[in-house]
Amino acid sequence: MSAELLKKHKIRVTPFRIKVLSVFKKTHSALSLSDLESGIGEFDRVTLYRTIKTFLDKGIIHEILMPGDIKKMALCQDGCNTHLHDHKHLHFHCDSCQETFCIDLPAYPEIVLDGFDIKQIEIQAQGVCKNCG
Amino acid sequence: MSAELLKKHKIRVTPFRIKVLSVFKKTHSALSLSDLESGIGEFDRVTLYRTIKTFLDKGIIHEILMPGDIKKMALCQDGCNTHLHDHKHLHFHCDSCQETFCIDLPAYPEIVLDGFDIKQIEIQAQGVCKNCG
DNA sequence: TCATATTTGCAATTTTGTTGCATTTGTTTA
DNA sequence: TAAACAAATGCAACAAAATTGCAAATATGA
Ligand SMILES: [Mn+2]
Ligand SMILES: [Mn+2]
Ligand SMILES: [Zn+2]
Ligand SMILES: [Zn+2]
Repeated sequence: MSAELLKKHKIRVTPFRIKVLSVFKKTHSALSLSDLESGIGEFDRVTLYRTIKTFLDKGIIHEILMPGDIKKMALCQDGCNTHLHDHKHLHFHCDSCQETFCIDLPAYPEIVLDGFDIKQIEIQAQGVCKNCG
Repeated sequence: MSAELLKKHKIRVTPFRIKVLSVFKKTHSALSLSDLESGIGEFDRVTLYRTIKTFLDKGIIHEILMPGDIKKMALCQDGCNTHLHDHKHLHFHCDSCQETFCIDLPAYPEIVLDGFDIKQIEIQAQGVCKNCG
């Protein structure tokens, strides 16, 4: 339940935040800013920007940036918070339907680079998704 | 030489384009828009936007999008063009110096996802770079 | 129910990106 | 090497996106 999620992250439960979360929960794919805007209905843009910022800070949502200037957002799984914001999953963007999905991998690739201390790896894939293929 | 690069991609050799390329060639890391702006000196913003668009279209530069809304650009290696814009290298962002590097990997990871037709994979890594570590 | 910090909504402003158009410039051809 | 012409530039106007300050509203704990 959305109110619980907000409480868990120690921020206040407000109608606007609940509304934004409901838009996220309604879909299986990641949302662009304009997806969100049209999902919300009437809204004040400043409040939306601030809500997104808060959700990102608190580890409630994460950003997905893909080649082609595609920028989306998706709910984090349990466990993310202000300090820990790590996702061991892949982001797939479908060139056909333009949807972006978070996909868990059976095995997350390990990469070692001499001299570099790799703290986190993100994988972005493009192609044709299950639904479109 | 920069003029050759432009000719290879069938676009005209102009002072502005040469200047922009020289900024890219001066550094080993990827550049943000404002890096470019300060590197160029005086410039017209419209021309810069159009130059960037042309360079992206032609496969002269590529965009790098990293978690945290980080957006940079870097020169492509030989072989990219309007139709083929694929890079088998990793993008590493250093949390300490904030620089972003294109790094060739000895072996590029293969990923298979049931039902998905993966055409391209991008890997972004974060941590501490060789210089800072 | 009250006190208070948080959140919201609005106006004003700034920053970023786009469009149209006249002028200039690079390249090709004769 | 001059002329022809398409491509590129620079400027002004515009449009869209994002930020800031502040007063009013509201969620929460006491
Ligand atoms: Mn994700
Ligand atoms: Mn690169
Ligand atoms: Zn699809
Ligand atoms: Zn570094």
